[in-house]
Amino acid sequence: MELNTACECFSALSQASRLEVLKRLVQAGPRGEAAGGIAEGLGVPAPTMSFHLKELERAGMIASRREGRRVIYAADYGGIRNLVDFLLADCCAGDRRLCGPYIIKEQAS
Amino acid sequence: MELNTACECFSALSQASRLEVLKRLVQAGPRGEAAGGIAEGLGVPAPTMSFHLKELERAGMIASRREGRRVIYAADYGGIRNLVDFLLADCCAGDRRLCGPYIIKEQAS
DNA sequence: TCCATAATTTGATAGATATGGAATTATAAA
DNA sequence: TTTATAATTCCATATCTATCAAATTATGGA
Repeated sequence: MELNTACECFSALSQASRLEVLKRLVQAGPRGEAAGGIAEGLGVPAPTMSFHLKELERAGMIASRREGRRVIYAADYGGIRNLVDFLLADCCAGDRRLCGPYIIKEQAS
Repeated sequence: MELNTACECFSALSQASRLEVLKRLVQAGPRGEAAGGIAEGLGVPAPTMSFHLKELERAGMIASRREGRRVIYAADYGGIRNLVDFLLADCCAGDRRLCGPYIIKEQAS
């Protein structure tokens, strides 16, 4: 992952509502949750939540699909893992002080 | 780690120069590097770099110490690991789709 | 078609962030 | 001292970000 791409991901995670959304959607699993449910669940007005969801989607942390008149958002596991990989590969880089508690089984691209 | 604290860390990493600084300082190891060397190495004016270094330090990603007339910055391994742990513990949460390639040997606080 | 529901886009505004020249502070050497 | 070096703080400015009411778009049901 490019450094500038990683920056955009970190930027997407640098806001409390968005980080809560990501947490919520990972817990929700691949089935995901509708935009309205997320907004109501976190107590955020729909337009504001729409803005945040778009930010997370743009960063590749979540993905959307339409189901009838709802738009369902779900965690993008590949995108999230790319970011984790960047953090561990770029900041770890074989450094035991950082890699210590983790064993990387196979290096993702 | 508190969600809002994690937000501040992600915010610190959401700017290219700062992410480059972190990468550079992890590679530099505990000995670290002086503010001037970092600024010159990345081609950023001293006042701008000083601003970014303060941001990273405030987030607990790096630490500073004075040596003579220089101020040496070094990666804060504990702080970085706390953030990695947050990401894996909060977004992974035992989810194989995210934890797949990593085995967490021991859970840090 | 007409109405209700779900979500997004628009647009205005407030606040936060990034930038770098000029001035200031801190330390060491002449 | 005085001078030079290293870094930070101050300050003005430009840009980006977050917020949400109002308007708009999209879909399904009556």
